[in-house]
Amino acid sequence: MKVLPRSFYARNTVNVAKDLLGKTLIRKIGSKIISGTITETEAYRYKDDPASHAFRGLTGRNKVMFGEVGIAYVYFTYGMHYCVNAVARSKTYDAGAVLIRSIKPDQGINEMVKNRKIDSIANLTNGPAKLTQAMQITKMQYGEDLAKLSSLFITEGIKTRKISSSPRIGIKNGIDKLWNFKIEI
DNA sequence: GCAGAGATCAGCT
DNA sequence: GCTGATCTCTGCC
Repeated sequence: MKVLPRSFYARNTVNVAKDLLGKTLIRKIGSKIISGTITETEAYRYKDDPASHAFRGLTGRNKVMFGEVGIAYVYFTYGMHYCVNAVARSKTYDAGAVLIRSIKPDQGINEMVKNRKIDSIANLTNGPAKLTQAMQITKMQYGEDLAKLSSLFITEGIKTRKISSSPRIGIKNGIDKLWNFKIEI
């Protein structure tokens, strides 16, 4: 499997969100490998997107959204959950990222069950904070390079068939934009 | 099967 | 202080 090059992320955030579907997210912990196929994403842009963390400008938390593309933006929310994004934008924007909302477990399922402390495979990684817990993604992975063989990266995956788009989940502003994308596997 | 509370951090209207 | 790109547990129908 080839790691997706940085140029993949240097395009319109919305297109990158669509194209990340079916790709493989890989977490390396020592010699252990945990991986899954990306099945749901959301695009978050900049000044044209009131739902984006970057909308109100740069803060300590979101600063990687303004930095190099292909980098992991991990943020802590609701006092107990981590969510993971891939920084992606075209040249016309100063910030942008793609939230990974859901994956289909592939390698290391036993490890994920242990991390999540549940036995239901269906609920293992079907939510943004669930998959970070299953893959042990924390602020340690903040700023990790997804375009290199690192502790967290993304490779080519399966071919996608039909992509469906909907309003994004859990936001109040920007619900007119259909920037939530998913596929059936 | 579904509604509501609780957990408790970073960044504000 | 309050609100949120969330999840889990509880209690009720």
